[in-house]
Amino acid sequence: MDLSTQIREKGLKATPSRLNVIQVLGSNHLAYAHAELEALFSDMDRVTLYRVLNDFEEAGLVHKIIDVDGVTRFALCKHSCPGAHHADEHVHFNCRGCHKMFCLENVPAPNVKIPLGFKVSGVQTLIYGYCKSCSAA
Amino acid sequence: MDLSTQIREKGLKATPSRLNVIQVLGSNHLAYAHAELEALFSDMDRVTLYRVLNDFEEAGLVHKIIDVDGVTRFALCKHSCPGAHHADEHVHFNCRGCHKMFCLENVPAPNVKIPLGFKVSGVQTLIYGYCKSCSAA
DNA sequence: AATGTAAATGCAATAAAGTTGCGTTTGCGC
DNA sequence: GCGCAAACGCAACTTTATTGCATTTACATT
Repeated sequence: MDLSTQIREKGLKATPSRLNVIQVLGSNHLAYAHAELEALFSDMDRVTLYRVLNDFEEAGLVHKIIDVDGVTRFALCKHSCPGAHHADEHVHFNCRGCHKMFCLENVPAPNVKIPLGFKVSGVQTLIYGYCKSCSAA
Repeated sequence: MDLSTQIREKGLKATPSRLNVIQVLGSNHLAYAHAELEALFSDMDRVTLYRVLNDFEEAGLVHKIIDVDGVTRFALCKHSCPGAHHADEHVHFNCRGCHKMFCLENVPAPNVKIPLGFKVSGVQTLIYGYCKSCSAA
């Protein structure tokens, strides 16, 4: 299925801005910050970019993660999520060298024993360290 | 050991601002946001508060965590950490009702199997859901 | 293919969060 | 009590994100 159709299936219009963004997000398993995408699409208004990302998140096309520096990042959901209720329970790896954020789709979130009284909705596991390129350098 | 001494042992001066902040952080196992502390100490300058928190973090008195909403929070280190290199590898619980962030000192960070090529420095495990009070309501 | 309309965009203004510089004040070692 | 480095308060500024509104555009319908 092509990107336009994927967007339309979520009830959103397949605009150029949206196609550009989703194409970049789909090109790898990285989570992108607003600033990075803004630099990539210098002709797109920053507000539009904020709205594209928020709309995608609410539609369940992308998931939002905060990296170790507190920067908000967005990555394509591998399996389309039911609306805003994401099933993105995979582990993320944040490189302290290049600051890239990798979605480790194949690494499931580990089980954690929680004290009584807490009702758990989900777990975010964020690993930080150095990626292959950065630990080589 | 009293709070003033604890602060002085880290090479910092025991000022009223610092004593106020550390007293609140020590009163429970919650991680506080800048805005919350600012509201608590309305006479303290916001910049001073930023600096108190940063100095404490660099001194290893408190650790910094980003909550699920991307808000930066600070909590007292139970065991004094060696400088800025924190050993706060415990699990945090973020309530989606009251937005409180609990340090679960007794819940160790789980082991995660990481693909080859990544060099791991640490793991942040952030659980979200509802705390006792909020799930009752 | 033309058209109507709700959705999306661009721009300006504003808000929230964090940082920097600098002159004044203060903790604390002497 | 004195001196001085450290800490503080204030102002200005930067970055990140949000809101309102007028204009434009995707696309369902004819």
